[in-house]
Amino acid sequence: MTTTSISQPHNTLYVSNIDWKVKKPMLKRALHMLMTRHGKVLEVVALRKDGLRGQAFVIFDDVTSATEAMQQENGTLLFGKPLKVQYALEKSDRISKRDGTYVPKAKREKKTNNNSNNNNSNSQSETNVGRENPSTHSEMTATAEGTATTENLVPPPPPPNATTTTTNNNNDQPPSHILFATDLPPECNEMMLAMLFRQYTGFVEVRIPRAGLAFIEFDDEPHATLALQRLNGFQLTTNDALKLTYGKA
DNA sequence: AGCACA
Repeated sequence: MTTTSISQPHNTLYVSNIDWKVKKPMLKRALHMLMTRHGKVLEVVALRKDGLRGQAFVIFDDVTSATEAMQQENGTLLFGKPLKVQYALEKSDRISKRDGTYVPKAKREKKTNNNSNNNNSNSQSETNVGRENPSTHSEMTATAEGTATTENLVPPPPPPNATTTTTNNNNDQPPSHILFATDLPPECNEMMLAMLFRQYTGFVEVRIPRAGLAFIEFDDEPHATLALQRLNGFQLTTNDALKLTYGKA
């Protein structure tokens, strides 16, 4: 009789334990960037109201993607803190409207214990994966160690001919003033990327919410586009080339 | 810890 009411699968994930210092637009972009690798993200909702700080709702197009994202991203680091990812309790308005079951907020009932038996297919209740153990080397102050690649960053690379044929992940975002970098080598920090991107007009800032991922902000889309065309595919190390895509504005 | 969307 395990009456532990674990929330049942939803399109929407409830993400908590987020660093409350992170500003809301940045947080939404970072979450979108993380989650879109597991499937199509319809929307990221974050509130700054009291009691809702450090939390967000990530709405997926389908439940399968949400489930995968939950299993993969629960416990992973974002802005230095391990994320807590679980299903949301309630269906998002975004989804209800798609289903045609949307009820305005005023008419909402409180939770009725009327759980009609939803026999979930609990055939394989996998215990947590636990494979991803974020080791304690997450200190970002690793500049003391030989970052010999810094020297390589200074000369601007020649523009590659192959512009758009580069790896578009599943990132179908339209052009925006935000660029995303994925699969960065772990030793790549914000300073290195800033050094690389500040050569281009309109550069604002670079943030690395998690090792390997960064977003680079420009003042407008054309400037971001130029930097993307010039720097996409740039050889960061002998093994790693810079992978750039557009981020959600 | 904590479950919103106007």
